[in-house]
Amino acid sequence: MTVMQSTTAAPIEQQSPAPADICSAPPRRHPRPEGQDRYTISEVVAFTGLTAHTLRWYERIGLMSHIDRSHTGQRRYTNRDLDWLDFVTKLRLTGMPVADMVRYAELVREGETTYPERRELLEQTRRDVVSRIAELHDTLSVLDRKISFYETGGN
Amino acid sequence: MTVMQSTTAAPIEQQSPAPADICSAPPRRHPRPEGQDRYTISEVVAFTGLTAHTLRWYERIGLMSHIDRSHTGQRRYTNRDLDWLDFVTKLRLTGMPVADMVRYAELVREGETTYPERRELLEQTRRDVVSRIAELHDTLSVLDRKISFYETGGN
DNA sequence: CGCTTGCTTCGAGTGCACTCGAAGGTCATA
DNA sequence: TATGACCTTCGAGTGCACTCGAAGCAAGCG
Repeated sequence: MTVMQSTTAAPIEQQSPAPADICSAPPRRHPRPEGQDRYTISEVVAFTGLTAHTLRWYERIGLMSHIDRSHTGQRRYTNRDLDWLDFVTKLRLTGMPVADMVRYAELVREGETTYPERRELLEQTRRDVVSRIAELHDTLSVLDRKISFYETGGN
Repeated sequence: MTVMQSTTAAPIEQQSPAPADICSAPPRRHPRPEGQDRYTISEVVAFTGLTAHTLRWYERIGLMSHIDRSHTGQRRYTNRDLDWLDFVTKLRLTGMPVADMVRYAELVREGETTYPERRELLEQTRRDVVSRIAELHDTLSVLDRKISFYETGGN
């Protein structure tokens, strides 16, 4: 195994079949260890619950900037990368399409000049999230009404 | 046009291209009129924003019980049907797969004996919705942090 | 030395929820 | 009589986000 310094490698733990529900969070199997800044792909798999295939795919489509490599060409993810992955995961569960996230990633890569555009994008996303939360609250109250109906044995 | 009594038929208004974002609400184009209980499919299209194709499909897969027909065999949706459609729409935006909604619809058709199972299903859904709301709040705070960063011109 | 982990590229497959079109039909209204 | 709204069945297509497998190769560990 090509495992980094101190980390105990994730046990085999087969890659999840992942029913691909866009709107729910990934399993997040392991906490991220402290005091480390270079993770192998299999470690990232363990942390995020994404598959190696997906991680490479993210990089390919530009959702992640080029990941650092070891001298032998293997990916070494940094904490920064993991933070980004966390962020992406959050965006993903707002229902934002991957293409939009890629757009945002591009803006980040373009540097400080894109601050206003990035802000605009995030504010739009924020509005979406707020309205989605409202919808879900709505749904919740419908559910509660139905549930209480069933609770009373259906009056 | 085969339009019901008083209702002014929905103007042509082409069927939406609908980018099919599972997790967001449909447009809901028109309010439902009062004092009516038989709607043509095109009216339901106007109320719900779903296409006629989709409405027939919902019926075919058992997501809706058989819709009442006019003497010529045309669908006449009732307010009850519209309520169900509203409910389905709400469930849909929780990310619940159609198959599960069909399951629930079947339980409803099976009658009162399925009350406990229905309740169980709704409570599970409720838990899902609650956790999704929590996730979205989480996302919101991440967004807010980023936005305020951009607001200050990125300190 | 072999096993494991990783790399690359390629392209095909999956699952979901629609979405569309065509063909051929019935009615009712202008 | 023509048009338009609706019906049926059928099957194919779409878009998204993965998801998988295969081929062929390079490193590192025990």
